[in-house]
Amino acid sequence: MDSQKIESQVRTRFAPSPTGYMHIGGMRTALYAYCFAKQQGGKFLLRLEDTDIERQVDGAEEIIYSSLKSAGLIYDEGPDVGGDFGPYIQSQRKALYMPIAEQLIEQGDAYYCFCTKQRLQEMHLQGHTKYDKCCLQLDKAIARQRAKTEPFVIRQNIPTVGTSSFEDLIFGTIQVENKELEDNILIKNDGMPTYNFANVVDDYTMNITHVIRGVEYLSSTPKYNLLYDALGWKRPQYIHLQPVMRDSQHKLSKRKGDPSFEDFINQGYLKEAIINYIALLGWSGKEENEKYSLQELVHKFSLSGLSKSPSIFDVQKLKWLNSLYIKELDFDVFFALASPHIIPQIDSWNILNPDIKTLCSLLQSRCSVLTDVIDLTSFLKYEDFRSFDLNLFENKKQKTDVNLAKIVIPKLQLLLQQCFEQDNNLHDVLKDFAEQNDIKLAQVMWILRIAITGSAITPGGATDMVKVIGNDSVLSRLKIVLDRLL
RNA sequence: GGCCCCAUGGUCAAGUGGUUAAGACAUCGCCCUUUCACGGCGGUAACCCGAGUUCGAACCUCGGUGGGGUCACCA
Repeated sequence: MDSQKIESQVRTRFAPSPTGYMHIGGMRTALYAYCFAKQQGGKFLLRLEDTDIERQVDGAEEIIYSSLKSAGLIYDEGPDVGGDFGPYIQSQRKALYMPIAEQLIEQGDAYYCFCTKQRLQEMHLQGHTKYDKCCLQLDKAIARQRAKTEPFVIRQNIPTVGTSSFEDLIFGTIQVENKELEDNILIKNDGMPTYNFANVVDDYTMNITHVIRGVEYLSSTPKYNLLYDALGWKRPQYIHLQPVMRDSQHKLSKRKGDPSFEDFINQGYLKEAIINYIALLGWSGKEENEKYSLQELVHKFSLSGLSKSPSIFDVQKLKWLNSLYIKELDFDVFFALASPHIIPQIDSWNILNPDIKTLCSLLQSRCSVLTDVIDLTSFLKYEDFRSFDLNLFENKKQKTDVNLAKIVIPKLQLLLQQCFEQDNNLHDVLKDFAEQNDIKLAQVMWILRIAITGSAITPGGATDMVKVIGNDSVLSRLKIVLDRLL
């Protein structure tokens, strides 16, 4: 690979701090960064921002790795997969930052600060919103000496005059007065860089060409650019994303109870549907279609389709998409996914040989979330069946009632027994039966279905229910109902 | 509060000076039907407000209002 190519290759990164779960908003940021890089034939990488030692969470990295991978957002470089620009965990890059900070000090673009947290707090209490550059007055050589024995911090020296501006690929020109900017801390007193410093150094040293991240960084980007400029580094392109909201004034927040990516998976959402849905939250394609596979998203993604305003997460629409994805699943796959939710409940049905496969095939078009199968099968509970309201036999539209049930059910008992023994087609048998007795097929179906399920709403019709419940249990259920009727 | 950003139906959103202001979810109605669902057809519903600019503004300008972000030794 020649250097020209390396220079022009798009490189994006997803840089979460390991909090112990995969936030939906973070997943969307990763998705856009992935799509953009892949579309451009570039690289997508993962970097962990763990410079806050106090906020470490055990095993938090694993959740990020597995969530990204299961969603198909395969990173070319990252902590667990390696790459030429590692390490990809910020805390392991610690040694990298100090020399650069020292260079900035040398140039006058940064300085040692010995102010205590107490003094800073007092300043705030007095109404100062920014650090007063007090330690900038210190003689550089003396400050360097003090730093050997005293706790210190290194701050960015931001000009007090002039304006800074940059182009955001979605918001356009962003301009701020330098006097609005604070002398941020670059290196903390534990020797760790702050995010403000580390992200600049890392994005540069990892050759990131396009920085895709949340809008919360939009207003500090001018400060980062000052750093790039001071170091003589080429600034990356910026793409800031508005947040995913729970409602018009609150971001989606795991801490406030909103589900994370893995929560949605556990609730029975398909990863393809989640990815598809979150892609639509803040981005829209040029066509009317809204169903996109990850591959299609990579192909169709465009920066111009990105929204400038926040979007509210709508679980209804996610459900709709999810039901679409469930419907097109191969039956075997659906069965494997759905049956674990059904099996634990079979005991409560008191059915000899329930036909779970048939049940699942009926359920596939009826659930929008995998866990829906739990509610959708609860009608099979034996306790409910034994005591169901006999008035269910009454159906005004079909003109059926308890009296008709009393007449029909004994006949059905004999008919079905014979049908089962001779292995005849049940639907045909019932049809003949209806004709011979001069009643409507729909009436027979209604009575039979109620008689064996005790439920007005079932996933499938009478013949389907017979198949699910099985011949023996159908007959015994008919007997139970008949005993109650007479 | 200062600074930055944003503003089309309930929600996601097309739209970039002249449109009957798309489409999707949700909602409502009808059809299909062996209940429910699926599917099909149709309906209700929007340019935050006020000034400009212009023959003409959802679109351009300014001012309000509303919302978001930021102002940490968190990222």
